[in-house]
Amino acid sequence: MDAWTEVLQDTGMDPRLGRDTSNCSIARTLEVVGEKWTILILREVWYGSSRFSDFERVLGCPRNLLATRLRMLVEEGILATETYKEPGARSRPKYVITPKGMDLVPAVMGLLQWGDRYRADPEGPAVVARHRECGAHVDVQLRCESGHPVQAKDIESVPGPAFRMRSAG
Amino acid sequence: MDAWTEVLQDTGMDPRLGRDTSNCSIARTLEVVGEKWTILILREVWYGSSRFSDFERVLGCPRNLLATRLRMLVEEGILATETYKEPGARSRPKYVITPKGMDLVPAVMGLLQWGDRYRADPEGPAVVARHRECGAHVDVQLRCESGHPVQAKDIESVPGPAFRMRSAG
DNA sequence: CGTCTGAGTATCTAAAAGTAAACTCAAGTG
DNA sequence: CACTTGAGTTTACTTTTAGATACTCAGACG
Repeated sequence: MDAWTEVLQDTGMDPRLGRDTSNCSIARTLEVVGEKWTILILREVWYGSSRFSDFERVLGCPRNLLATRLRMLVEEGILATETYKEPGARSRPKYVITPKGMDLVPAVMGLLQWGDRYRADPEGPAVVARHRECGAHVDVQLRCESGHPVQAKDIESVPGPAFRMRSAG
Repeated sequence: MDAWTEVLQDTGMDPRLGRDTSNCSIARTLEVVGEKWTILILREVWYGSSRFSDFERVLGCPRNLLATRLRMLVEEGILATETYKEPGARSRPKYVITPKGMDLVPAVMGLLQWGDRYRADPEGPAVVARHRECGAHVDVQLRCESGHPVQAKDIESVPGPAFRMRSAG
């Protein structure tokens, strides 16, 4: 009997299929970064872009969507606005990443890593991430609390504290 | 002078903004898993669902989209079909994850982890990942090749072997 | 005071997603 | 041999996103 079957063994219902899926951190994260362009905007921020025109130019994304996405990322606290001033021009806003935005790096590095492995350009990656201190390549890894590297196949998902079943209907 | 500025110092053009973005592993991964429902389907596979009706029921996703997404995931080699047979019923297809699909776990765990941190249900997560062997909680971490834990802010992105500028136009 | 520029809005069209229900198909059952 | 079931497909309609262009707005400059 697995961890799921233990949960509600009294009902005949499989808890995986009858569970309430409204409390899901994956779905909630996707509400914030799951729209088209959002993750690519963050990519450009990490690569060094900060101005509206930078994003527009390098992404080729429609201006109205860009404005909407940037506004949302600021509202969510993933980006913040500062001002910059080119000599002879007036002050204009620019976008910088916040610590909350930095915490999305592992997720996006995960996407990057998968693409590097399975859909790479024959010449290799166009951009690589490296550790500022030692210059070594950086990647994402699964680790358990005790610090051991873990392979995806050795992970099991189990009901957490907020697990609940869907109400009948 | 940073690693970007070194690349094409002869032109006055900022290589971040003039670069060719068509070779991007993040964008390519999003082509496969960036559509609505796709990542949520994978979530359900990890939680133990495998049948068409399982996904339909637990996700509440339209059948036509579900069929389209499943077909694409199989074409991409992220899921594979096997057959199952309930007693007294004929054989039917089910969907199982492949090693290539397993390699998406770090990316999705990254999303999960961010959601757990910033958009958590007050009661906590509904589902948690744990190491099958030791039972400890599993998370994703950034590490450099030398094995040291790395913080997102200590990473820099630098041009890789396939870096190139957009052709003028 | 007219012009230029970066940072947006506004508006309109096109594509994709959501919703709902009917239809197909093949094997197993009464 | 009609009936059921899981796994889809097809069709029809609505709503939501995406994309392309045109327009606005606030200084700085001449």
